[in-house]
Amino acid sequence: MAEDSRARLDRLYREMRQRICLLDWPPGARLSETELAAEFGTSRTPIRRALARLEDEGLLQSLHGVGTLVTDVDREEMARTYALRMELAELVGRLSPAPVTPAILARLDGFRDRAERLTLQPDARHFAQLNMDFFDFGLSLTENAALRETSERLYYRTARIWLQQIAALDLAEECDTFRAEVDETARALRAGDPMAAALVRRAHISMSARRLAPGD
Amino acid sequence: MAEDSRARLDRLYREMRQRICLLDWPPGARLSETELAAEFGTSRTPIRRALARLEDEGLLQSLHGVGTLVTDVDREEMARTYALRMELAELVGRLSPAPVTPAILARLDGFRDRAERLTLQPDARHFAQLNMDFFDFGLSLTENAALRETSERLYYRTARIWLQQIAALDLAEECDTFRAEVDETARALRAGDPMAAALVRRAHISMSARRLAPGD
DNA sequence: AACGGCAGAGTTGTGCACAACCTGCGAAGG
DNA sequence: CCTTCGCAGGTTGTGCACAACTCTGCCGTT
Repeated sequence: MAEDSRARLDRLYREMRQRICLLDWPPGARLSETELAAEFGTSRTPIRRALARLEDEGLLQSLHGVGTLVTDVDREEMARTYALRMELAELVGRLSPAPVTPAILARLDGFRDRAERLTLQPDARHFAQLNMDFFDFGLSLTENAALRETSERLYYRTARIWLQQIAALDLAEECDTFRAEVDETARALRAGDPMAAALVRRAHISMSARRLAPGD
Repeated sequence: MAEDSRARLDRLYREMRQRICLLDWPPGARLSETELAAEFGTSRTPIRRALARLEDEGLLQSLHGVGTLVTDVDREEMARTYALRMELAELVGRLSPAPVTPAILARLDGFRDRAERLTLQPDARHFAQLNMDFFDFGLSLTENAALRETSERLYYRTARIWLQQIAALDLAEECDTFRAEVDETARALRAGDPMAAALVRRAHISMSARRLAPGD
């Protein structure tokens, strides 16, 4: 059975979003629809469909006659987006929190393992990837679809600035902080307290914003 | 000077969104890209670009070989979206509230006039239009762009259910309630208290949700 | 030397033809 | 009468050619 066109769109979209957020395509990079079409083995049409979504979400900007550019995120936009993300993180605990199942606790164990390994061998890119995966996990803690979509959109909107500024941060300390967040989240959820887990998340988003934009 | 392609996309997008939310295209309606292209005087390509955005926002669904269908909103999704919208309305007052300028108060006077006229001659469609305009006005009360975009997205996602259920509501009472909201908002903003205006908004979204989904 | 303009290459936007697909109808066969 | 098959019509998805546009580098002029 051939791949559904909707599934292919989703695959292209996620792949490109990943490349943007992992800085394979850094802010300012110029993409070529023709080259992308060649790389993904299709014509420009499906590529343009995926690029359109990324443009609507603010990760790309297409300029006629120039090219498709990866956008940058300025400090002010970042600060405001983080302020909103903090509130949304808390809402994950307050609106339709999902029941804590054994499957969720098992996934948490997986994250604890990965976080542990990361502290032993810090690596910025692996951290960024782990952070994304942990974010996706966090979305499963609410049954409110609108809240999930909104949080996801905002997260990926600013996800890349961490990697952009990693040189100015202490990677080992970042890894430690992340492991602490996973541990605290596990503690809260094992206690059957999703609201506490949400507050842990909010606290870490807040601290992350301060580390990324000192002085604001 | 000819129209920019970005401006045309925006025009098409808003026009179609309007038609969906005013039930010119009711849920389940089947659109034809060819017909739309003929009506708007272009080829299918720009039409498809606008339809793609509407599909990504959940207002449309394209099915290969079938057509492009206007989606419906079920009770559960509505309830959760409203719950989130209530919280976001409050955040408009808490995160980066915009300074209350004379221009804002002047716009409010305009809304009071329109609301007054509406109570004298109730009309569902005019009300829906006025409600949208007042919503857009409310967005100008925060300087947080992420919050604005998110609120807008969620609003238009469920805006049409009011018109869908108007037969089961008391139109005159709805108009009265709306006029009261405008008056209360004006009172709060004239007092220089954006947070109070935000709480008024939250209260009215809450009451609206109850009227639309009694028993939840 | 500085400036203007022109041509060329490269990019995104648009239009069109066709492929892939779904639905409904009608006729043939049970 | 009921079922099933096939076909015709219409729809969205894809590919391709060209239009519209931008940038760069070069050349001629001042």
